[in-house]
Amino acid sequence: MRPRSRMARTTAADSTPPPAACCTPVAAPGMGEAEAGTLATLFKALADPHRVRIVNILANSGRPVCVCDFQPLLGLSQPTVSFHLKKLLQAGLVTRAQRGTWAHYELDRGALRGVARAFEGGR
Amino acid sequence: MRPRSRMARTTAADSTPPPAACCTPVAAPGMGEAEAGTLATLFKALADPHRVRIVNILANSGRPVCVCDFQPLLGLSQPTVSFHLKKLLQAGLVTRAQRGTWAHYELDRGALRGVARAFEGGR
DNA sequence: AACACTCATTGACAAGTATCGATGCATGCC
DNA sequence: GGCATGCATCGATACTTGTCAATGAGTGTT
Repeated sequence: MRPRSRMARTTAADSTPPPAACCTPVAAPGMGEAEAGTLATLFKALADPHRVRIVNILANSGRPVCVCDFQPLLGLSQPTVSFHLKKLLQAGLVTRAQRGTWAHYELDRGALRGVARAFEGGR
Repeated sequence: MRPRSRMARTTAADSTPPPAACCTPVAAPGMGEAEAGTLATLFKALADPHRVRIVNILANSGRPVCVCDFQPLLGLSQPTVSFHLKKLLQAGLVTRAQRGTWAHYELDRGALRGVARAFEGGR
């Protein structure tokens, strides 16, 4: 259904910048709706500066990090920190472990690699 | 400013699961606010299923793709397609080229690699 | 000049998101 | 028991986002 409506039938003798075909057919159908949705969900989880910093903090401390550590580092209220951690948890990018009174979050490297892989294979 | 308030001073003899220190100091200060913001902007551009599909379509057609092609593929109205393409353009993930009547968008592989790199080096 | 077509922008609206104060629920100390 | 602390959830609020119909700006055709 590409625009061959009228402009396509150029009369052979054609000096103007060829308005013949606007489109190259777009090869493969590519990624399905479902897969695109999954990926978008992951990106959505990372689409906030505070969450990017959280992931970064978790990345270069190789170990679980206590919730109470994030609050001063991010300059956010405690409920907001919980909010962001929950987002990352739901996206499967981090894991949670209760240790006594404290909750510790750790990066799920596998999930992160999953996102990274989306850029390499192309599909 | 970590919670050493009271629970930290465990009296040496300590049988309970050590509530002494909740936190491992979180090594480096890591990424700054600015860098986190830039990354988050890129992720935000990809945080929508339709935009993920657009990027995918552009990725496995190695060539510029006409706007009119996206409309049937995505099942969106024309203004909405323009809206999403503009988002990707502003994020620097795609480039735009007018060819006669039609506008063609192409993937900026460099920018995409920039996002991918965020996952490898860690910082 | 008049028309057809492609694409971007505007306006309006529904839905989603980030933020915080207040509250609730554990858990550990006294 | 009573109390303090760490964390999650709730409620309210301000803001951002995705969507489309309508309109506008270029461009090519007749």
